[in-house]
Amino acid sequence: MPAITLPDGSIRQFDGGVTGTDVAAAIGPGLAKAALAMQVDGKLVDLAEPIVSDAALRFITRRDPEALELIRHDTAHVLAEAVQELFPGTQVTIGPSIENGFYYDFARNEPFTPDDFVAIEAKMREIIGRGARFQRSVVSREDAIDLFTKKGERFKVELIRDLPESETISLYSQGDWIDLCRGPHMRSTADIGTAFKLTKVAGAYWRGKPENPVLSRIYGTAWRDQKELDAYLHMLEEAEKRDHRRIGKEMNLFHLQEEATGSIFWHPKGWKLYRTVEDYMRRRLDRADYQEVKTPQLVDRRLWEASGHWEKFRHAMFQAKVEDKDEADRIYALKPMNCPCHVQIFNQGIRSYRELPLRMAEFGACHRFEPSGALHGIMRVRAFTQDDAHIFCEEHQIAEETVRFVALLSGIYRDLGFSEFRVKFSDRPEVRAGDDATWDRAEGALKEACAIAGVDFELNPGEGAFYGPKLEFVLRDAIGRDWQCGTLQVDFVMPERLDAVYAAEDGTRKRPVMLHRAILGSFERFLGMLIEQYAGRFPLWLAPVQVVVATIVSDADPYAREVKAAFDKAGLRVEFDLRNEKINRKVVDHIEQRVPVLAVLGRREAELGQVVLRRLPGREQEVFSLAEAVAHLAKEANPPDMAALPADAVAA
RNA sequence: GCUGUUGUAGCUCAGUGGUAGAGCACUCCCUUGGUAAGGGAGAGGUCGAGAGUUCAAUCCUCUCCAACAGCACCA
Repeated sequence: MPAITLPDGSIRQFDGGVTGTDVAAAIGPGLAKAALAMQVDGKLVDLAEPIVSDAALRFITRRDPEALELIRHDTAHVLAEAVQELFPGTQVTIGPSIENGFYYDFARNEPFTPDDFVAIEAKMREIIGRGARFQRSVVSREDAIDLFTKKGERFKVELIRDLPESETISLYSQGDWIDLCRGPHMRSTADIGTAFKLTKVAGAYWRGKPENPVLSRIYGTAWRDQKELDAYLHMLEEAEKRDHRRIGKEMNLFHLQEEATGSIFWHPKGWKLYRTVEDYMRRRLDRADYQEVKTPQLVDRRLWEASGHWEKFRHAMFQAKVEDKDEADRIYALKPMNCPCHVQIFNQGIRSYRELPLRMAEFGACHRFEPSGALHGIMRVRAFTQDDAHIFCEEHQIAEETVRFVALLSGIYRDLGFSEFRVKFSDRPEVRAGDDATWDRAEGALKEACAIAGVDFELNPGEGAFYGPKLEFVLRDAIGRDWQCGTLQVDFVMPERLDAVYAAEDGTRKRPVMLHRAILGSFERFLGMLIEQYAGRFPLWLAPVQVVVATIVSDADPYAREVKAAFDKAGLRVEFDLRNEKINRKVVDHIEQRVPVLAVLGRREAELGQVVLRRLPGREQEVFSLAEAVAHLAKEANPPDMAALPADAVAA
């Protein structure tokens, strides 16, 4: 006699067991038609699932956000059926729904290519048109293994074998096609609709392990209706226009070329942007009591052996030798990170607890031989500059330093236009240095610090650094990919390995704790994010060219020089456009170049000593006297950390 | 590194087994025009690199390099 409580609070009684289908029908034909699945006591299940005891029930219709996940998962099943119909002998593996869509991994000697999509999509539409019911059945482990062994599906068999004993094994069939699946699903393939599209193919290792066979993965996107699908595809197109690689080219900020794979050639405008951010960061660090240092690029391998990096990361380190025969046996490595060098500075002389926490910062140029497939524009490169710092402190200072760090990072992200970011907490990896007790302390300290700092994090199990747990501050790029930028890592291991000590208050020698931390992560990656964040239309203080002085007639050239000189003097980044082109043309060109302000000068302005300012890409213009224009723009061009200061103090 | 795709002028791209084309950009000329592309002329390419097949390769085959998408990696 289940009593079913509906979301509006009403309760319905039923005699004996009922299914969601029954309840929906009892409520009304509209709902019976619209219900795709249901939530029973918060758990999403098939509509056909029996409800045997009192429960809170909520129906899922196409309007609910949960419908998207169901549609995507169902579409993955249909994809698999279509592929097996078209390409007999292909084995199925797994096919989950993901953000914006789904994928399915297939084992096939010949990988799929995008050319196969037309046929596969057509077959999928045919299967959806058949409207076969999704039928759930529960089977024993033996029967399931037997079934998939007979079908030649060895990956499914492996999956079943690895399921825990307690797991119920369920199968879903749609017509003649059957798959191992936890569910839930909608009523039939017809519920999927037609708003889906296959998007790309990729190789993917079986179970994510490089030693396993490579499967052929087909990605797709699926939505509730065509309008949503179109909107998504349009959003992707728009996002591509923000791509930092594209904007970098269009704005002439940087380039990459074969001879220096993974290293950036910064052009004048790109470097101006870089320097603007660097100058800003340096001011912030100075003010936050960091001491800036600079350490060597080339360091003897002995130091890397001592730190443990040689053993773990040698394959990814650039090594250098010289021809001199006395030095021939010596191997140097380009530093892949700065921490061992910073410890060397810490180790000069005798440190006292009074000096702690000691915050040692470096804009450290590092090189790592990243796998070729990992390279990505300027976001993942082989030569990069970390805004690195190491905080040497006592264990009881970890929490306070974390709080200070999070505050500094948040302020900087806000200034740079990133008010939202996610934090991941990565704990001990399988391969690591240091014993479990040390890891317990490090993880405990970092977690406690997060609680005090009010940091909400998601757990990222097993993803910590080999020497300690870390917080990752993650930003999202234009097309939705996540990138780790900031980080904070607690390290009890490196001070031990490199023998860092200080004299404690009681006169004994103690090991400091090292906090590795970066805010931008690397300038290169962060600038990539920044370019995408603003789509190249930077706020005035960041814009590499802040103002272009454009003339309407060449008679205004002398006045233009005067105007530019006045802007220059106020510290503004100004360029001329005295070309023999019409003003219309100049406006278009500088909009394309994403120049924030155009100062337009004609005969009239020259005579009256005025400047017409137009904010690009807008159409509005304002007329100022030259002095007003300079003051106005100089004020706006102030970096946010200097905005509180009077403009003349900044200019000086 | 793995799977797939791509590589032609500075940029975006078309094209062909008989040594190449467009638009924009560039140079010059005309035009001095008041806020989203004025007109004309010209110059510019070992068709990513190497090898092979062929009478002949930018095009077909192989190897390498690089880029792109995803996977794996990320101190």
